[in-house]
Formats: sequence, structure tokens, C-alpha cells
Amino acid sequence: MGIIRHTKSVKSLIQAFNESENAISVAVLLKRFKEDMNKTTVYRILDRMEESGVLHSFIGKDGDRWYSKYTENTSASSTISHPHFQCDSCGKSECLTLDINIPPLPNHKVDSASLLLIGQCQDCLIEITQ
Amino acid sequence: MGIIRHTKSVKSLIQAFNESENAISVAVLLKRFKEDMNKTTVYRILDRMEESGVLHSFIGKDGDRWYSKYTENTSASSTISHPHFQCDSCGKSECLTLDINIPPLPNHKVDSASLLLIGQCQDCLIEITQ
DNA sequence: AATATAATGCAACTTTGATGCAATAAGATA
DNA sequence: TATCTTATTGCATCAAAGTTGCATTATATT
Ligand SMILES: [Mn+2]
Ligand SMILES: [Mn+2]
Ligand SMILES: [Zn+2]
Ligand SMILES: [Zn+2]
Repeated sequence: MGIIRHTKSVKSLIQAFNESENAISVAVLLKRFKEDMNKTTVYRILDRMEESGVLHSFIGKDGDRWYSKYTENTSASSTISHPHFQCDSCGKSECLTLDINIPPLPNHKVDSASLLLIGQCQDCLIEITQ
Repeated sequence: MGIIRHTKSVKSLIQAFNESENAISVAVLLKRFKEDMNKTTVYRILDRMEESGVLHSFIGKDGDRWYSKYTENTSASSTISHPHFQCDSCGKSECLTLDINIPPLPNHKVDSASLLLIGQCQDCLIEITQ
């Protein structure tokens, strides 16, 4: 196991996540840093940041991967990972602190869960109302 | 909107789903029918079968798509679609009739959910115990 | 400053899935 | 049964997403 170096590229990624309230999809990150670094580099930095526990990832409604930094709320919420929300209108995804109870599942051992709620986010609800 | 023809290829797919208790991933279907039909045909038949309401699909833990036929239990379980289970050991996925309650989410409108429980299936639990 | 090696860029490659179009075959009609 | 209509398929081609090997570069340590 090696040390993670604080390179220019790594700093850019960290900044992007610090500036964002919500999760960021790989597709968006690749576009955003297209001029600054190779796509291979983006993928590899995300891998490292997740492995080192700075970020976590989840699968969006269309099977695409999203990354988000950990916060006090989303960090150790439970053994089973916290749920996420993805907006059907604008596509953005957020980490949720919502506590979803998983009833016991006979004849199975449930270790984790990928819980994605889908609908309209606050911004998009306001837009519709107006 | 046209009529869905009961072709040789369509029959093969229907048979595959009728013979299977669990969901089947696109990857597995492509391999299984590699000799029998073009991959484009597999994709197109799955699209049609889902659109016509014979099958439904969901996203697996690695972002890959799975298909399964509807049953009395999984059909109209609720507005929010029923949960699924994917085994971390053997990779297979199943539809669940388990009822998972989603608490109200302030400032959001939740229309559907993608709920995937991950762990060990019955077969794999037995294997470990022995 | 010199060194060790983690990180990056680049090219090549694989995988997955979509698309346009000509050929085929299912099902309806006569 | 023969004919007809068009839904479906095969095939070639393409695009997007992601991976890998390796030479080069940049970071952190001494
Ligand atoms: Mn999260
Ligand atoms: Mn199902
Ligand atoms: Zn929105
Ligand atoms: Zn299993």
C-alpha cells in the first residue's frame, strides 16, 4: 500500500467535490476535466479517493456511477450504506440522511444495500409550481 | 404502435425467462444466444418485451441491467417498484416481495425507487455453512 | 540536489450498446 | 395455398465507456 500524493490533478478533483453540494457523475467529471487531464487520470484518481475513504460512489438510475464526498451525516450512518436521491428532471443526485428500515429477509444474509429514490428535487419542484 | 410478432428468437427469450426462477442479466443473455441470434436482436427483443409489459428490468450492483418476468407478487406491488436482491458470491439476482417502507422525504417528490439488497443468497449461505 | 517511486499521458484495445439499411419471415388476407 | 404487408432480423459500422502497459513526469523524502 502506497502513499497518495497531493498532485495538481488530485487537488482539482478535491476542489470540485468541495465546491459541490451534490454528487458528481463520472460523465460530468470527464467533461469538466477534459482539457486539464487525461480520462485515465480521472478514473484512477476517483479509484484512489474512494479507496482512501475520501469519496464514496453509488450507481445512478441509468447504471452510471456517481461520486460524493463523505460528511458527518453520510459517513457512518449504518452498516448498510445510506440512500441517495436522483432527480428525474435535472438528473442531479444527492446523498440522503434518511433512515430506511430493511425488514429481515428470510434465507438471506443482507450485508449492504443500494437504495436510490427517484423523483423531483426541490429545485425542479419549484420550477414546476411557478 | 405495432403488433409484437412471435418469432423464433422471441420464443427462445420467453422460454429462457420461463425456465429461470431468477432475473437474467443482459451479459448472460448475450452469451447464451450468441450462436442463435445477433446481439442487436437480443437488445431489441428485450426492449420490446419490457415495453409490452412481459418483462421488467433493474440495475444490478455493478450498474449492469437485469431482466425478469413479472409475477403476481412483483407485478403491482406498489407505486414504487419492488426491491431486488443480488448475491455477492454467485452474482445472481432475484425479485423480492419484501415491503420496504420509504419515509417521507422533505422538499422532494419521490416517484419511484431502485432498491437493491446485497449479500449472500440461500444457496451460497448453505455452501459456506457446509 | 539527488533519489525513489507514485502518478500521469498516451496509444492501443476491449466491451457495450446504438443505428441505418437491405433481406427475411411472421401473420393476415384473399 | 399463394400473395401481400410490414415487423423483425442480420450485418456492417459506429460511438461511448472504460482498461491496460509502458515510457515519462512530478512529488515527497533524504
Ligand atoms: Mn452518498
Ligand atoms: Mn423484479
Ligand atoms: Zn432536479
Ligand atoms: Zn449466491
